[in-house]
Amino acid sequence: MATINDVCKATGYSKATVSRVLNGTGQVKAATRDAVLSAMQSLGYQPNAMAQALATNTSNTIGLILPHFQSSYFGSILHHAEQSTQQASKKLLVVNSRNTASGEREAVATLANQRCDAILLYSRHLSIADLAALQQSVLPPLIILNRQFEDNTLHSFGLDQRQLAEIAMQHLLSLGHRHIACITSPLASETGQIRYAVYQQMLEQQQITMQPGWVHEGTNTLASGYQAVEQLLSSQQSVSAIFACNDDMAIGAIRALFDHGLRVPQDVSVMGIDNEPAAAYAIPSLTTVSLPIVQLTQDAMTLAVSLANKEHAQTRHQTYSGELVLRESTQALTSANSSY
Amino acid sequence: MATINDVCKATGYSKATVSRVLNGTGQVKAATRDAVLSAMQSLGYQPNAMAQALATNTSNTIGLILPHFQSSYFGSILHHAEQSTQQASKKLLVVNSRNTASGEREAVATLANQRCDAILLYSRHLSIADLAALQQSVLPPLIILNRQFEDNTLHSFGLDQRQLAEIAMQHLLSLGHRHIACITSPLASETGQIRYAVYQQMLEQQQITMQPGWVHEGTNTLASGYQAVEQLLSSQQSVSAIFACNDDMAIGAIRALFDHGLRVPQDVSVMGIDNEPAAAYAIPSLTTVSLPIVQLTQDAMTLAVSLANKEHAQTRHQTYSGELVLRESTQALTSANSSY
DNA sequence: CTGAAAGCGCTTACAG
DNA sequence: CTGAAAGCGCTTACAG
Repeated sequence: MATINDVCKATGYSKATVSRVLNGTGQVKAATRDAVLSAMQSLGYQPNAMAQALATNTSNTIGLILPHFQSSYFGSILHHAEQSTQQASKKLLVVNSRNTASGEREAVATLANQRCDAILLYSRHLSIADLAALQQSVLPPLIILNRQFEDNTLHSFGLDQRQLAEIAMQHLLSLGHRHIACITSPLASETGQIRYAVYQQMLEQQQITMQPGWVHEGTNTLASGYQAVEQLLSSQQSVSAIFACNDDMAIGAIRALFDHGLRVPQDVSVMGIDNEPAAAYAIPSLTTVSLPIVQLTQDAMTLAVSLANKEHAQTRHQTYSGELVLRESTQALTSANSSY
Repeated sequence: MATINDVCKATGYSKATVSRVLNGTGQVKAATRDAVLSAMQSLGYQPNAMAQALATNTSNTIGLILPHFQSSYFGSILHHAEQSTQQASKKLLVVNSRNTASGEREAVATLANQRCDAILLYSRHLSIADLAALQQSVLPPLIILNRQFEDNTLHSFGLDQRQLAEIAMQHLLSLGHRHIACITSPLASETGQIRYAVYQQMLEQQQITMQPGWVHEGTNTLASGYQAVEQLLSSQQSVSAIFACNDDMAIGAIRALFDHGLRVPQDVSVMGIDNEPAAAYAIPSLTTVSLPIVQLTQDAMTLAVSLANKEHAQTRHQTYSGELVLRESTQALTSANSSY
């Protein structure tokens, strides 16, 4: 590919002035700019981003670390992150943390070596102390997604996990349900722990004694929701409602109930969290909690871009809350299903 | 961050030998390697990937261009592409083409400027001639996804779109259906055109006269499948089966039928293409065509990695076919629904 | 086994 | 308004 030297030879100008027209910086006579531009054009010259990065110490690149890419949830984050990046004329570097602590660490190191100007880390496995230490060892500013904490070296954008779970449980309780099963998100994650803790606490508040067999740990997948219900049913426990900690598990659960001849919501109410697109089209459609994930992503990216542009920003910690989305999969407890 | 010069100062060795231990190249005395290594360790030294790229003219980076990131289909491609990249100790650069021709072009330019060692382009909008021209203007080898053609400057990995659509239509026809609606993928794309053409041709072969109102163009989304059925129903056309050109539209269609009091498959059979995870858990579960997208992605990435490693490879053109996945949403035509 | 030097393709003070 | 020169952080023949 053509380099800046080729443009110099073609025009007779020095690298300095070619660089100036390339970047629109400094003073350049109109005539020479035109000459340079047309030479670039005809040579098909494109500046080498690596060389620019090395010279300027900015790569115009933003890193994004996600546990994986296989859900509409992460698809949405990815989509909006990419949009924001493109609007800011930067590039998005995407790395997968394989949903492990070491993966999160390695991914940060990788992106730091690529000299990303800012790194968004969707973290599930590192402690706040780990994250703070990681930021010390690494130049680009870290923006932590999916966590809530206070720390003045790190930025964070997270969902109010307590509130999300409370909305869901509150809805089920307000419908009169007392025998409520829970299909949890992985309990190794903070998200999983908080949602489950809220489930327990709200049952306690209502003086409801949680029965063994009500709780099944899932993996946020359709299949794990399905399996959880099969276990629930085989445990002979009777519940009138199921709180699935995400939509995919809720949809898997509904299918399992269906396969066992149980109707949703007439026999069992089911609710999820996420409000993924499929929730509205499922049969029955899924009552759930919608997450402002688009807003969260955009806000985090706005910060990432200004950090990348070296606009000094104070550490920010932002928390978002969700909203109940009422649909068909839940209904008030009736004598018909109170036996469950 | 620490640079190679810091390591030199700490150890007293030159950049050349530090570089040698870093890359494990050339001869280095064990003692000096240990010294260098421990200095790197204590300094937290990490080589600057930009500088390495500039010096070696390889970025260890593979580019991936997708129309968007919001579907399990692209999520799966992304996931497996990232896996392969990580296994090869390279980095994945992801760019969105915004599902437009200019977006595809710009994305390639962007990734070429980043000096990606190979670029995977999921292309829907550029002609083969355009693609070949693009390859001429750009250094890194292009691997085209989602297209079938012969060209000795370009590699390609694509699905046999004819075969996919044929399997689907064949299934419906073999069940005795003759009044079959089609919800197409966007007809601006080659995929959309081929699937629709197969639909028409197979009806013709059976001497079935396609009725106006049977065909509705969708956008591959749940919502567009839903709308298509509403239009179909309002057109007063009677069909006993619907061929939706992807699973999301099929699921949207089923929901619309449900909302209008029509049962699937008793009143109308519905089938899709993709075999996305949700298809197995939908109620009714969805008959569809599974795509070997994992295999395709892995094969394409294997090629990308060897091209990135400068292992000269002949241009490859690979085509993959799908398989029928029988589930609940289709059944044989009966007297009960022959009136539709 | 090790080092000095040139080079990768840019940018950016500094002079003029 | 323009150019010469140094520098960004590496690698890689070439000597020794």
